[in-house]
Amino acid sequence: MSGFASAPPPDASGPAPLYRQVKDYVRRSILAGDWPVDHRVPSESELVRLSGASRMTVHRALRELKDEGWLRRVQGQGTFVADRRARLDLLEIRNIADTIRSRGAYSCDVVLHERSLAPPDIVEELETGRGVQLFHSRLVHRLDGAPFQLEDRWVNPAAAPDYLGVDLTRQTPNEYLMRAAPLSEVEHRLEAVLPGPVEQE
Amino acid sequence: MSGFASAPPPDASGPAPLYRQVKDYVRRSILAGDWPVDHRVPSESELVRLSGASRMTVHRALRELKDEGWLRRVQGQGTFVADRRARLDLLEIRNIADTIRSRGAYSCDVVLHERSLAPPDIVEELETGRGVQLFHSRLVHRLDGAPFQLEDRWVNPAAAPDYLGVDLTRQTPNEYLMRAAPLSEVEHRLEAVLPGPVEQE
DNA sequence: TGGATATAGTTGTATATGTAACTTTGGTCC
DNA sequence: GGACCAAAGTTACATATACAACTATATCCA
Repeated sequence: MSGFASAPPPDASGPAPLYRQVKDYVRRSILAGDWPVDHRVPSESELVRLSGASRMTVHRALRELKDEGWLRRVQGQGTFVADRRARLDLLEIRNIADTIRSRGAYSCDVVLHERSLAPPDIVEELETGRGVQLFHSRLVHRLDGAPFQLEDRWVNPAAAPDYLGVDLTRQTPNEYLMRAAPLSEVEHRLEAVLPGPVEQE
Repeated sequence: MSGFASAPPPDASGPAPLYRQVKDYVRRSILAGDWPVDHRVPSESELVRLSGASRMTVHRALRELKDEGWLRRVQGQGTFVADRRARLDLLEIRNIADTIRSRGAYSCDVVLHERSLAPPDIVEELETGRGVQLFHSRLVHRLDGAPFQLEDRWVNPAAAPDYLGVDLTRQTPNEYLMRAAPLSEVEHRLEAVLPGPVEQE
């Protein structure tokens, strides 16, 4: 048994590829609640035994699930179920300005708006070449005067060359970027939702 | 020369992995405008000659670029530069209802709201097992009475079990899904932006 | 006890090789 | 000309095999 290929294929077009079967097995286990967040999933060699596939095939399946946000992998340690709710922020921020504007006194301080060298982790995320200068903007969103959210954004110049010329107090980075860049190549990080150490600056 | 590893590594931590160098080379060529949309990019064997990497490594690079929306690959035919603007719709739709509501007479007809079997291409995209029944909703967005946009949406029941119980005239699918599902496992297709054959129904 | 070292287990990258499936092209035969 | 067939070129999937890098644990030694 082992749960592999458990989804009945009432469809034609042959069986799914092996790496896909492994992916489905892991995803099912997560969606079904069998493996909660931070649960350690079977290692590659264990999945090799369970599925009968080769390690390369299992590795591909796990790597793709990691890229898609299902798993978190640490070299030398193992593979764990990721917390997908964290990723929601990436989309949620899109509406924040719109939503807030309609129901309160929204304001926005531009703390930074410059060209600078990004820290390694950002470079890694953006997958741009290292040593490339990026545009960096930092905004503090305020609701009725109180700091509400801090937004740190790194933008690839290749995607939006005139980002530095934008007046961010009149136009949210999102609003501009969605117009200028055909998506991707922009990536941002949420740093804080509640004030605290932010107010010190 | 050949453009590989052209980005100077003023960073420490050693050189980037080979598959990454190939990815960067292709992406640079696209971003620089050297390869326009629908341009045919070098085949795997050509890139093997150019880069010196093995075919498996080149294949991985191209496959990931395809997954990320940079390339379009057709078996037996070749690899082409994809039109990334099309993907913008996936995010744009999120704001449509919000935007329209504030500046016109927005209304919305629920044409379909049922459980049914999805066509193969949808299943492929959602990566759910075949033969699984999905929730299907079809909405016609109207502005001042005139049909404005048609939205076809397929939802994985595992991600949002009570999708069928939602009153879509009061709550946009997006609004509900963003609350119910931690992203992904929902995917939609835009079918038409202007009326035409849509009005016939 | 404390520290250094060895070992096992894990993920990451890279290659060589083979098979399958699909598309296009060219040629052959009728 | 048209139909069929063969071949070349392409992407897709899968395996076996290394080696590298990192982590945690166990062991040995002073």
